[in-house]
Amino acid sequence: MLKPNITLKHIAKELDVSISTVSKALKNSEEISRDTKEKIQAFAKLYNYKPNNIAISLKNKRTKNIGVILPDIVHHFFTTVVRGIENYANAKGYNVIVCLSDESFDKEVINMEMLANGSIDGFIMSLSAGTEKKKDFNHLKEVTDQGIPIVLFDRVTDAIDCDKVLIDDMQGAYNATKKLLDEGRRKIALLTTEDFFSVSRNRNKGYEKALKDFGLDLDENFVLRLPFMDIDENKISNFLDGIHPDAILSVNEIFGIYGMRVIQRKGLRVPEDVSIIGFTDGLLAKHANPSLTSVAQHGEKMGEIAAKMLIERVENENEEVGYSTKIIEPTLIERDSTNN
Amino acid sequence: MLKPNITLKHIAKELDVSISTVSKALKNSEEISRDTKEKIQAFAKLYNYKPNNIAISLKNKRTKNIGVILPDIVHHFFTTVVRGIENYANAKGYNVIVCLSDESFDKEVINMEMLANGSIDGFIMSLSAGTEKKKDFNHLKEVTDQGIPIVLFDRVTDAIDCDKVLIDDMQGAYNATKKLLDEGRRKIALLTTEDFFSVSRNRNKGYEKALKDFGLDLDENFVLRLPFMDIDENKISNFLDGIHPDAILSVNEIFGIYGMRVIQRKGLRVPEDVSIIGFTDGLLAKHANPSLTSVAQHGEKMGEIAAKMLIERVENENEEVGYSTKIIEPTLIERDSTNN
DNA sequence: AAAAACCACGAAAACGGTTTCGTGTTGATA
DNA sequence: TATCAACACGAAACCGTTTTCGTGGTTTTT
Repeated sequence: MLKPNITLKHIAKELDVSISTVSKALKNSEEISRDTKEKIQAFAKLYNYKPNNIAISLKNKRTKNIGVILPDIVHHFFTTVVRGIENYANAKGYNVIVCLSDESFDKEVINMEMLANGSIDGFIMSLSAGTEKKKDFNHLKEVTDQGIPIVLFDRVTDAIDCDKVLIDDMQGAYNATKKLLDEGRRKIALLTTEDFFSVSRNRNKGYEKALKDFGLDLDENFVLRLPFMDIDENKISNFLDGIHPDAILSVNEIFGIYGMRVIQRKGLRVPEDVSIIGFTDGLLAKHANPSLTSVAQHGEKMGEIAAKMLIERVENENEEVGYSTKIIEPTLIERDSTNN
Repeated sequence: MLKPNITLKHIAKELDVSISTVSKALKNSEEISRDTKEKIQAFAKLYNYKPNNIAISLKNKRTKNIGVILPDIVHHFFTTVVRGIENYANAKGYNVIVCLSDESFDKEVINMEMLANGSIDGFIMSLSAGTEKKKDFNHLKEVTDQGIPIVLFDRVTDAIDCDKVLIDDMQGAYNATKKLLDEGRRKIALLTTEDFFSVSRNRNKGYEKALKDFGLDLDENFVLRLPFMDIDENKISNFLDGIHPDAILSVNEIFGIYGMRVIQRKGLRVPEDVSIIGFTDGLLAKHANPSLTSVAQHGEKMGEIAAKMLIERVENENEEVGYSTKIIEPTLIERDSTNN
């Protein structure tokens, strides 16, 4: 029952013509006569001929595969990005090879090396925490030097000259902070990550700028920097006890959820006593109790744009167009953790 | 600055030896003299030679790629499975090509066809809702007929003869129901999906069996079948109003969260008035308020096992070993939505 | 009737490797 | 000195396509 894939050679031999003729006939070339074409096409259909992708890739040095390197796939934001990439890429006939760096510099390097030897036409990636911490981008440099295009999204770096797509993190944080200020909140705590994340830095800036524009100064006591893994609720609790905020801005979803929970444990009400806004409009925010007002990052759109940028560059590698950075405007999704 | 990838041919020409010699030298063949090998290896390292994966794939008809077809990537369970697959596959030098069927039969077929022409060595997949509904598995049959191995996980079918890995859904539901019965609950509602999902059918069976073993009969009024998308809270509310349950078992995570929310809106307490258990130990369950007791499906482990089964089959395609089905035991993660 | 044009197709190179087999050179053996 | 391994390497086929260029045969032109 096992039918090994049929090739041009088989068809050629069976129909007593040359391989070239078969190849041309199947592409409906004008060079081949009506009769021959019909005969070959019928035979191919009958035996369910499908050209071998690998051979084609080798021939035209295009794989129609995109490599996607993500820090983590369990984070909702990244899965939405993958979905966006998939959508666009599949529609264009591209496959998506997903590799996880697990926030590790070394894994990121290994994954890229695995793929950079012909397996893919280009990369879409978001930097791992390890890479952002180490500030070593030689692996990206090597890849671009080989002529393989990269599109960076969300966690990007200025050190690499390539297409980028990101949200205006500063603006998002600014809008969120402003919303809290407009509610009348003045003691706004900021839950953020360690400083090496570019996105967090920008969100911190937006927070600060909103305060400044409102005539308030940044008080470092109102800022808590947490490691991005293994969150310690006690740390948050102690921090909040020290400042008694009337609002919390979190640079991600999970810190926001934790913040809300801690607040509620203290017997305070959300949003009556404390308003809370998080980043990343994921499932947790949507299904929290109360649901969490969030800055949506439009991951799916981001993925689509990244895929579009990459594919266009891949398919027009002859024309030398400059690299561009697309900035997506974040949206504040107002829910029940802030006042109407 | 653009350095096009160096090939065997380049090295051969530069060092004035034949391509074969270079190839052998780089594989440390005994056939080549010490001197020549050292010279060639040094040159290769200097110019950072990396063999072209596509050429190698064409030659040995092995791509070292695995195709993974998922109904959805935004569901936590599937992302954990992907992670498990990635882990194992990468360690074995394989890449993972992820395609999303979006629960659609047609997309599943298209994705498989895209990959089945040489791009991958085998598939790991979970059936889309559309496929389960339609009960049409010809695309799987065609692929296996071509000699491409498939490993099915979670949403499987008896119609295809291949390796499978799944959790004991019936047992999981049985244990969960028993836990509720042991708590003294007698009016246990079941939130389930439409009937075409194999996993739901099995979970329903486990629920029923636990009741039977406890001397209770299945009351269809206590069973609510919801579409897997676009959940209508009112429907749940009306359903619960009609039966006033003292416990709820949900065959997934999201129905459980919704059930809990509706219960709380009615002013009832969880778990004092109503105990709730869901399936899939995801973020929502962990971070719900109260946290949701859940049947863990061990997605990551499932992914690893699936990858292991597939890779072993791919790498030993000569030996004819029979297909096997691995069944993973589910674990009940007790949290705050049930009594102590 | 000879030259030109055209048609329909095949040969072969190319993509970048791997691998089998053959061969010229060297040193040891009889 | 003739014979024979052993050694070190090269030629060529092969994986399955695409594509350029050539060619034999028929038809059209002058």
